[in-house]
Amino acid sequence: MEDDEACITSLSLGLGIMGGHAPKKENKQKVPCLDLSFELCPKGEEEEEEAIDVDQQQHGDKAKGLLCLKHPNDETSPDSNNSNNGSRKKLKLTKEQSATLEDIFKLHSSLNPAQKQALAEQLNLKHRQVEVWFQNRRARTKLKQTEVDCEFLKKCCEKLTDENLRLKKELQELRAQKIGSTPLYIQLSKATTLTICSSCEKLLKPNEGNKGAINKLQNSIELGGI
DNA sequence: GTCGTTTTCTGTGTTACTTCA
DNA sequence: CTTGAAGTAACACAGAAAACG
Repeated sequence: MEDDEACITSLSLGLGIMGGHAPKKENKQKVPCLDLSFELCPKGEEEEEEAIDVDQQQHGDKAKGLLCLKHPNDETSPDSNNSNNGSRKKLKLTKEQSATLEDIFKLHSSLNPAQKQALAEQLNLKHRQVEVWFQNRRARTKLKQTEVDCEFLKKCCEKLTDENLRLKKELQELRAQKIGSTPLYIQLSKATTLTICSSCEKLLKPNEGNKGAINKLQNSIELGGI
């Protein structure tokens, strides 16, 4: 299947026509429908040479032995990278390749096979490499979002704990006061931040709806409650 | 239309490699 | 020079969904 798609050449790229992640049905289409709506870097020999040069510059002497000297887009088996002694060879993407992938990811976090193939050709990468890159990128995004969510919930939790502590203290203070000297409802009317829990009664904003609550309390006191 | 099988794609977890402090 | 942490490419596997007979 990949081979079929690899034959699709001279495709113009355009993003956005299909409006996001194409339905899976279209993945199976043999029609070369590409919706990458922006020009990727111009394709040609110059680019190939440049990519290799940048790669070599980036890696320096250290990476000499690790660089895949074969063209990355060379159609070999997916396992060709770790064919030597079972060790996995890792190709560092060039800045240009990474930037292009990032740009596209910002627009669409998933690509259909034709898009992947076209992008792979543009970047001189294998279809599989583009696929893996998007997989990993999605995973990283999700991980970061989880961290952000976790941090947010942590702060919420701290806030609620503080609020709970404050309310407990307030309750303790109120209980400590002599109920006999002043009617409780008057004391309560002075408790500016008193709110009524939604499970007990309607939620009342501080200073705003205490009347109702106070009336209710007063009634219950008069009826022999508290 | 339903069912079982196959194919394809994606998410998740892990490993191996690179870079940098 | 060595080492550990962080980042990430590559991989394996499981599950979901679509395709097919």
